[in-house]
Amino acid sequence: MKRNLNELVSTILNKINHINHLKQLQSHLTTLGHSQTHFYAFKLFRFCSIKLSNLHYAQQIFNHIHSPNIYLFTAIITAYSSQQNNHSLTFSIFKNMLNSPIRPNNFIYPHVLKSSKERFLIGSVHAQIVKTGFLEYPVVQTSLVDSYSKVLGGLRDAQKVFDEMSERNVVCFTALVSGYLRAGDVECGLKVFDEMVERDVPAWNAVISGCTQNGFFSEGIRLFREMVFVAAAGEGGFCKGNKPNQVTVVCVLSACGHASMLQLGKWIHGYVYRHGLVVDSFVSNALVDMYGKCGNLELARKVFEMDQCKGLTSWNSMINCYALHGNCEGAIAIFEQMVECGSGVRPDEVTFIGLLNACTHGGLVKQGCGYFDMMVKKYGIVPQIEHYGCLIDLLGRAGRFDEAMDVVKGMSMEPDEVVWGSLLNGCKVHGRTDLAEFAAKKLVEIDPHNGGYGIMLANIYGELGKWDEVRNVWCKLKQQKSYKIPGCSWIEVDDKVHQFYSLDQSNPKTEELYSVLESLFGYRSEVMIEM
DNA sequence: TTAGGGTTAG
Repeated sequence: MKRNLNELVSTILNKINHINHLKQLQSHLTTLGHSQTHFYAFKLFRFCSIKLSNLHYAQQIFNHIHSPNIYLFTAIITAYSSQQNNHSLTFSIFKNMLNSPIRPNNFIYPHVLKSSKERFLIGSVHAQIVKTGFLEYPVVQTSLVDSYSKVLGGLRDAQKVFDEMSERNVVCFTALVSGYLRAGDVECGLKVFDEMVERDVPAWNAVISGCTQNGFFSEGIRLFREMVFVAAAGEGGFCKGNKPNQVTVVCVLSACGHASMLQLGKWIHGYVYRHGLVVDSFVSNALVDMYGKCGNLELARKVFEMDQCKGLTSWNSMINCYALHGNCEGAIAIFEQMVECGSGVRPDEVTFIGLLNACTHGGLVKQGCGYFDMMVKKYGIVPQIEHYGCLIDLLGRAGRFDEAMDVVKGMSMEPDEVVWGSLLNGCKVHGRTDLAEFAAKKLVEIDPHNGGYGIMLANIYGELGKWDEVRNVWCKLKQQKSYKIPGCSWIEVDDKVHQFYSLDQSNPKTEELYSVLESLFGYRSEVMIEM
């Protein structure tokens, strides 16, 4: 009879899709005397929170049970920990559980840890894990490694837990690699990755994504090539093993975009189709971004048009493509299409950075200022320092320095290097040496060790004839041993990226390269020599 | 029932 009822409840839950049906089922179960039966409460809770995404009513189901068991506590903690803004609630439920007769088990800890966003909180859960004897469970250990590595100052604790593990699998290795890369420690991340005996797709993705996010694009691409090589050479050929998936493709396309590697980007686009990968919104947006950054606006637009479910990032990526190409009309047209298409997508702070950049490149001062106002007044977006940077760039390039300075004075945060740099740039264009001196001084104040700023200030003093100041700046630069970071440019030829640094002469073909440049420019140029 | 990997700006 009981078995029949269990089956019946499962069958009904498989068929219903509305909260009222769930309430009816709940009433029937109460009539049958099961209002406090943990098993059914658990079933109803899971259905309500997962299938109906109604955590509010799921909470009521939980509250209705006088003495919830470990399954119900795990279910409610799982539900809250998977949400963005309910971490403190997860924790308070866990505390309530500890105050009840119910003891934690190994299944509940990973969820509690997922909600622990402070180092001291993880430490207290860690102590609880030791106290209750669950530290030997690999999944619990991995959760500790992952959680510690995600909080400020937690990497050493993550490494310590990892070092004390008796058996380490690919998942805990990946958690640690991701931790180092997230913290920007690429060297340690790659070192741990090198130590991995087994590497699966998420492990490769973690290291490729980490390199890309830290600006190590060539390393990310090198690792992608290695992944493809290993997958192709593995048992069963390219059809089996750790083939790059959509996540890999998204990570490596981002690297291709930043490194302007169009040919590789195209090869990956082909790979997506050859291997039947679904072009979801992530893949589509990554392709749009890659084509845009590599200079092929036409293909970027083609991929964008093919996306049937354009989300905020899709629109933003396309706006940024146009902005990058200085095509302000295109950027504005996409923005207008975005707000008028009725899809309910609202612009965010990234949208306006793209739009303001586009207006700056097109010299559309009035429209740019209008978009800044629209962002604040219509969409309630608080301007970030990047928006101020764009606005000052826009005004500075147009020579509207009084307005630019009013914006600087009205900023709710301290102006940064981008803000003063934009103003300085405008001053140079319009010959406002007096204001340029002011901006350059600010830049030197912010970063006294940046030789580039010092040299700019010295040059401005030179233009003003302030030779004592010129001497002072150069003396300080020499004392500090501050040098300007050399300008760098790169080009992709035959699938290889060649980097060129200003004035460097270390390349064995230096003389030959300079001769070519000389024949091109008609004079001895000191442009770029490859490193 | 529990653990690791994804795009856009600056």
